[in-house]
Amino acid sequence: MYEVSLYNSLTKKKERFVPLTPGKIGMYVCGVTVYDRCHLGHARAVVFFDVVYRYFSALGYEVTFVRNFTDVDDKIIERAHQQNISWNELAEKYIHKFYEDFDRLNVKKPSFEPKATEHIECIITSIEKMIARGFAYEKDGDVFFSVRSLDEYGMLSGRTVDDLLSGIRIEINDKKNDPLDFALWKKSKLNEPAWDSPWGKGRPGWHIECTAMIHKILGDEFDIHGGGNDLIFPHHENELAQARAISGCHYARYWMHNGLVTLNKEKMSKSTKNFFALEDIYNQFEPRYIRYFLLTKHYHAPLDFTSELVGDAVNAWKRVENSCGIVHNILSRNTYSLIENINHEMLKGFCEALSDDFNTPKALAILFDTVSCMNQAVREGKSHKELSVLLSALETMASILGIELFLPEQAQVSFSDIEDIDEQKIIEQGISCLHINKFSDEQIKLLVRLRLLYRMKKDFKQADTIRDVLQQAGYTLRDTKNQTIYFQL
RNA sequence: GGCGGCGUACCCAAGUGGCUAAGGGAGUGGUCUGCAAAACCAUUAUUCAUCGGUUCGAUUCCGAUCGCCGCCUCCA
Repeated sequence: MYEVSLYNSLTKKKERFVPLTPGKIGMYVCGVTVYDRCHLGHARAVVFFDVVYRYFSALGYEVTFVRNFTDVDDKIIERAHQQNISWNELAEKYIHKFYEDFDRLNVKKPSFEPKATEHIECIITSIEKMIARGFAYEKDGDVFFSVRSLDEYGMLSGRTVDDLLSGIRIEINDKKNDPLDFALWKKSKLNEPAWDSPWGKGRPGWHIECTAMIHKILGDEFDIHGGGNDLIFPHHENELAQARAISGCHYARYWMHNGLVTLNKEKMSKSTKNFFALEDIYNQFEPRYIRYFLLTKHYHAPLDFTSELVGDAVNAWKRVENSCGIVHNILSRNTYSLIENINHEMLKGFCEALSDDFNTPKALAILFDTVSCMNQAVREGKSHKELSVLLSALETMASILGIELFLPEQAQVSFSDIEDIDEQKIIEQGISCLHINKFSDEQIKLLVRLRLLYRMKKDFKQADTIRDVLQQAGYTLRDTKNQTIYFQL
């Protein structure tokens, strides 16, 4: 098994990854607050941790992967009010949208997808423990966490309480003992979602849901906690503080934070309206190209989005698809099947790259080397066995990264296929369907044959006309010496 | 102001205390082809923001400077 190293945001160092229980991994990634459509920034986090999940699974780990939905908070309430629907209707709507968007990005379903509202009981128990241990206090139906009560507060984000205080922009809330204290439980106002609690009707604060759900599903100490680096403070800092306050546990052993997606070098963010919704991007680019694009830069660094850059990504991934398509076409005659557990040098290099703190750009470079290698093998007319091995290695890499390979059904017609047929009949039939708007498979085949006939007779003008017609209809034609391969894109 | 990150070719992007500084896109020239497409070959950084220091040797380590970005309010 490969030894994996990870950059740990807690220690600010790259460390060898050793799971708490050999062979098993507990991983929690902060999901989204469901009050709007998801944008490319969300996609980066979701896709990246999907790769982490896939890779660890491919290495043979039994991964318990948890990704939550925050389905109750101020913004949901506010938005629902504007749209004149109930807050839970709004949340459901965007949860549904989330699945729609991320299914298209080929994101696997985690082991658990808890919702805040389904864990009110353990949230309340957690808050009670914090109060009992002197880390939290109740004021008029609200409960706050007292940051000064925890010595190590700030250890994740690398700040002290005094640092934070000097740059404070939090609005003054006179219920709080200290301006930095944060809400664990919010007293609900009229017409707001509310649950019974020892402190009256209310709802959970933002940070506590994660702490409580992690405690319930993964236990006090677990392996990996992930999310966007904008969550380091205050969200993850506060989660960690709560966990320590509840049980004094270590909580997450490794914290992984992905860099943000930028638009014109500025953070993509819903609140600043500086974003592209996924479903809008999908109108311009196929989702698999977006997924490829998201993995072209190391997860730790910011990733700038422009149409030009995604356009480059499209061309790059098409190169892979082209090559795989050609090899599939060669091998399908011998019914190609993926070689499982393949042990290829290239795949080894690929895994080493991913094992080194998920260096996806390096892994992709190796994937492209494999493509070159495979193209070379095709050119040199290498054996089907050799091609199968390369193709299997390539498909394994693509599947670990979760980037789909779109391989159109290819068909071919050779000179020998049309040698003994009735020329006149083909010409008549072919010309008669030349002006149809939508072709049937039979008609396409007929036209390809007709064109080949013209090619054979060196009537290239006619041949080119037919190619133009077919191209218009969405078919790509590739000629070789004595045949034509065609497929629909 | 505090904390953190980044600056590598035309663009994107890995990487390393010394061997030809990966890979992709774009461009150019060539091979193949009737053409096209795809593919292949060659080519595009004597140099890694700038200036110092450590070192036999630094793009890589240290320091300073400049520039860009993130967090310190909700955020993936």
